[in-house]
Amino acid sequence: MIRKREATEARLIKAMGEVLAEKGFGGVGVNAVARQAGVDKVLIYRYFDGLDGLMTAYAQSEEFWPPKSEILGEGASYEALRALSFSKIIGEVFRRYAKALRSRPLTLEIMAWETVERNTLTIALEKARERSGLELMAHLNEVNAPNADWQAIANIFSGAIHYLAIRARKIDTFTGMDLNDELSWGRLIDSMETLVHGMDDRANKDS
Amino acid sequence: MIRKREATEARLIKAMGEVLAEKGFGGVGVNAVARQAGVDKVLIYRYFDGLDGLMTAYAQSEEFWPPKSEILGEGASYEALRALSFSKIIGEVFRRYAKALRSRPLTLEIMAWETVERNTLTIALEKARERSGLELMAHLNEVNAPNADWQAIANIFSGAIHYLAIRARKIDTFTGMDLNDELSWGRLIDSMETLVHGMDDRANKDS
DNA sequence: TACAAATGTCACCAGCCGGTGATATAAAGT
DNA sequence: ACTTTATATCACCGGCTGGTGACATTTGTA
Repeated sequence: MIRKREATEARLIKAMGEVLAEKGFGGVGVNAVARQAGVDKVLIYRYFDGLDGLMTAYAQSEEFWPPKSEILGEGASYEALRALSFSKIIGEVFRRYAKALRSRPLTLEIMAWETVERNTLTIALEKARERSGLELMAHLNEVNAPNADWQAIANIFSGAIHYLAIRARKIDTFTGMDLNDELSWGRLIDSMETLVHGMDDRANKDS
Repeated sequence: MIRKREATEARLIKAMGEVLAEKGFGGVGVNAVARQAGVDKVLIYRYFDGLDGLMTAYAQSEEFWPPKSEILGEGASYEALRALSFSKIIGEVFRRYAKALRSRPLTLEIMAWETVERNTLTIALEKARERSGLELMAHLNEVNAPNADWQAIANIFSGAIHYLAIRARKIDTFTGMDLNDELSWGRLIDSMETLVHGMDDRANKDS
């Protein structure tokens, strides 16, 4: 038996993620996590001052939210994006955003629980999301945006992506569309691009 | 003590709604509901064959989903809607849709749980929603719709409304917008209308 | 009136849950 | 080598959960 606090803490944090992935948020508790870690639950209190502390530690140990570079690219890739027309930029950004979320099942799990429960973990994700979202908005304002309520539009698009991505975990179909079919997501993002493209025309006409 | 099965069943069904409203979905259980009804929990098993049966009965006793008339109007009101331009119709329909949902806290509660748990109640709501959604889509196809993937667009808009309405119950702000401010919802719906309006122009240009 | 069926109460079960105190054991300092 | 301290285990608590069998009381019927 290795008696090393660091190692035990790591096992607990790791177990936290495993329980979360296997049982979902509802299955997370002192008993379950300790059992998964093969460690006594009392250590959760001693080392992390309870489940909330463990959640905080877990939240900091993982990259739940996609980094800016995953959405906007970096360096030459970022320049290439900026060179596109506005509607193409929007399409590309939300395409990557949807892909980034859908490839993070744990993030989706937490996002789903964000709507029914506020706790350390959901709040940690929420903060990161809000920061990242505002940052992204700032970049969108930099590019040549037609005159429109872009905050509202971005919230419509990202709200839709959040909802449909979260929902797809449990239910395949939404008003006739198969949310677990890659084709559907292509149609969704294409439609976002088309919607914004129409506004491009309006902006040109106004000028 | 009144010994009337019908009355007791009614008390249990009523209690189900009360617990749901007060404690949320997580607080629903045989013990809690029976306690709320002031009745022994064994009657839930005897009369409803368990919690699922009680949920089914409850689902049938309530109108969780807005009736078609609340979204489209009826009679003269419906004709007035159809007389509008396409983008105005879209705006009006989704404006009413958002209002209908936001005025049904219990429906929002169940919708939130739909994303984390599948059970009798969430499935009942889900079925009603899918049916109603397809029906609405059929009406949208009847009016003069520009050439576009309207199924995808409608799903984007309703998905966004679902997410933001659900989310607003627990968290005020989403990427800088206050979701419990009526003004924000005005901006959101207006933006939907504007987005579609742009497509109108495109359709006109194409013709 | 006598009896059976329906209705409702109560007591109890095993199994979880979060949380705590006492105790054993290994590691580190003297 | 001896003591102190950190680390980990264990046993237990009260309270809740879903679920069941035995019992009491009322109602309807023969």
